[in-house]
Amino acid sequence: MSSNAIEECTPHSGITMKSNQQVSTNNQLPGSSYASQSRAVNSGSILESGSMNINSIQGNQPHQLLISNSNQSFDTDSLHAFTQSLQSEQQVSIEIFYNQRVYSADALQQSINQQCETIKQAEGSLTLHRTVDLEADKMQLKQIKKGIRGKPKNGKAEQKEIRQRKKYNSLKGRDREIAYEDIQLLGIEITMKRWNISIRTAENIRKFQGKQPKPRGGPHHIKVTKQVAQTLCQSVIDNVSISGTAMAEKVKQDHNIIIHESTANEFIRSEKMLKFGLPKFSFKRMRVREKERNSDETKEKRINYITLFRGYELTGAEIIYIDETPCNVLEFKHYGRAPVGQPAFRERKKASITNITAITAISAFSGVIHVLFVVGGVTHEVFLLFINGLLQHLQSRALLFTSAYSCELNPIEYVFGIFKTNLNIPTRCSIVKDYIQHLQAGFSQITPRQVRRCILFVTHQLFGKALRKEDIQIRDLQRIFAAHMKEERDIVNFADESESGSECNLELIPKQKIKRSNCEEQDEEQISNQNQEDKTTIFPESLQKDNSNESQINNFVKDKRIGNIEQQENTSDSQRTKGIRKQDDITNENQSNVEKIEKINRLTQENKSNIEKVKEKHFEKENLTIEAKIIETDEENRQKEELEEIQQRRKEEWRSTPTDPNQDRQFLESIIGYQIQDPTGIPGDCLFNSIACQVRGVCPIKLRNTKAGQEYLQTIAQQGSWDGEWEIRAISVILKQTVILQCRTKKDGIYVYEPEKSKGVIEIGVIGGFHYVALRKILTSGKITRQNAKFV
DNA sequence: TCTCCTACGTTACGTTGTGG
DNA sequence: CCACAACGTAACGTAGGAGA
Repeated sequence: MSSNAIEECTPHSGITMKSNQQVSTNNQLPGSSYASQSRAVNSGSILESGSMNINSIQGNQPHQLLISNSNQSFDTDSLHAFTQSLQSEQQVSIEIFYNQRVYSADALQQSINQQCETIKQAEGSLTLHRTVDLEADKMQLKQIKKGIRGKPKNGKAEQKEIRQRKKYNSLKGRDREIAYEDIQLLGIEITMKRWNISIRTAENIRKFQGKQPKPRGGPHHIKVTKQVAQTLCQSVIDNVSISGTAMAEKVKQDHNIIIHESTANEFIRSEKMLKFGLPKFSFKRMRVREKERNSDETKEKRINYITLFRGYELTGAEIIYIDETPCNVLEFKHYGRAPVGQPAFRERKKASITNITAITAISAFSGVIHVLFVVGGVTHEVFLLFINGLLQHLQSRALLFTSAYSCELNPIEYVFGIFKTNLNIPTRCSIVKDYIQHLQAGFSQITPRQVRRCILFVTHQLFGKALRKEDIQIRDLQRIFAAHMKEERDIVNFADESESGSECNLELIPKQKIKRSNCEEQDEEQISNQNQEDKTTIFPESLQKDNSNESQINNFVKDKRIGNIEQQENTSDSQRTKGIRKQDDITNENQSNVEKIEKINRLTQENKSNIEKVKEKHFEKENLTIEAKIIETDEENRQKEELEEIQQRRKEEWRSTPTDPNQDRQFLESIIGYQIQDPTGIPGDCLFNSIACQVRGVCPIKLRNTKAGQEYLQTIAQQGSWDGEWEIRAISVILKQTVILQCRTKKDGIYVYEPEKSKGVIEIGVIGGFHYVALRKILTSGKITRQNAKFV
């Protein structure tokens, strides 16, 4: 985009997005256009591809919009036409709901239909036959045996009868030297008799002049020769994720040498590789890096993007950053703590959904200004709904896509980092409404100041790197940013990018994961150095050169970190580069800016209330094509009530039993090294859930939710019809697990059900006579052992 | 549930000394 | 020269852990 174009455009608002492709919209039909649009090479989302179709939301009169790359011409006329048409279009049948679940009923149905079409029933059945040829198998076995080293177990030595031998001595050390002297002085025969050695030994002593013979053993026939090692090395270079089996196959293919997979694995990480002049290889976490990511072309594009961005900045435009982030509600916390040797479980309710996507817009003025939650992925329609809704609140706008392979230049990625750090979704959540509530809370915790810091981090640190054409490595950026935020006590922990498999994803993980990674002290130093380096690149030249003005530099940095955008607007570019500003001026500016920010916040609040009014107004419309509501059907409520009834009834029955559940519970809790896991809390299918809890760590059985299960529970609820004895026996046999049942009323407290060829132990307890609970081992040394357990 | 890697114990081979 | 024993080590086999 040329400078003239900027002057012509002079937008009050700019929007940055990701893109690496030129996009144009035309009069295609809504359905057909989606299929034909190809995605960008590095894109994982619609936002990254930058492709969109305006038709889908604009009804019968499609709008024309041309959005170009940052390094190509920018069609401002068509953009203006598009935005004006949006404003003039009064009959747009869409609605954007702030922080609410939004989906298009039509689009959803269309998607389901498409998916149904792809599912085709398998035709016929496939039967595999194998002819058993014992002779062929034997021959094959012989051939295999030929290739395997090692002498047969029944060797000749064992087969032949043991002959009586004359017993001679074997001389070692000093004795051998003395025997050599004896041979020289007295001769072989006398020496043989004197030392009781054989003629062979005596000759050897003379041959080696009394020195120690060579140690037995030596180099063997080596399968993994230098050529084989080179093949292994090359195969690893060709495919970094190659398995041991594949390496062994490659060796067999190239050299007709059979080696075991473990040999291949062992060899490539051994010192022997170094002997052949090859590097040692180890198995490590793999990271994905795109070839083009740091290519010269990409770096040029970054510079073009920054130039364009600076041009917008100089116009005083409010830059709004947009991006989407997936919120997999089940996978926010990957790591937890548990006793050594035991898995860490975080038990939770069954979730009705797993994936929610949040499209977000941020700006330096207001922080997070707009969030749209979508259940599932972001389609073209949803994105257009979002951007159209956003554009309606703006006076004028221009779209600017970030350059290719440079998603980290969009500060919103770092805001997402803060968002996911804030996030703490309780395990009791199971419905969309609850999740959205917590996700919303995560965004609402992000302060405008934090957003400004993210933006300044990008514009002041990363832009410097990009302008110097340095490689941009996500891992480094994560550390720098985390250190940057830590200075102001904003803790942000970024996930290892390999978790997500893409370098473009700035996801989060708990702290312990960071410790496991290579965050050593040396790295910290590098980070701080790099940090310092980055800071200096963005300062005015005069500040960099004059060391005496260190305090002013600090003030400048501090000022920048406050995120005073207004100041940037008021300070012209010439003023920045010309010289140093006085301390008083800066202080005054700060005060005035604080007032301004307060004013802006007030205005934002007012604006929000206006939006709320608009929302309420639109809610009243009946003919909305896009609806925002959480579906909770009457059927679900009815099931819930029934379950609660059953639960209540069970509890009453439980209480009325002659055995004291409290005493039983105390007894089970007194077993050292174990913890009670009560999967259901009520009698019924508790036995099966307890077993499942022990075997799998979770309770997948939902007996009560099935019709057959209901009948079964009703049957066993009758007095005397339920014992559990045979069920436990059956479970023990089927699972091949020894079931140990702890029971207070039993004299020795233990029942043991052991099947043949038991593979493990399941420990459960009984409360109140008929309620089973799982006993989870919490220490490595348990009270129960096979030795002290009696068998029933 | 399956695959892969790693550590560690076992197996079998090559070399050398020794007896016959 | 052959056969065997001792020894060191390459290669094999397997359990267990981690992760998808």
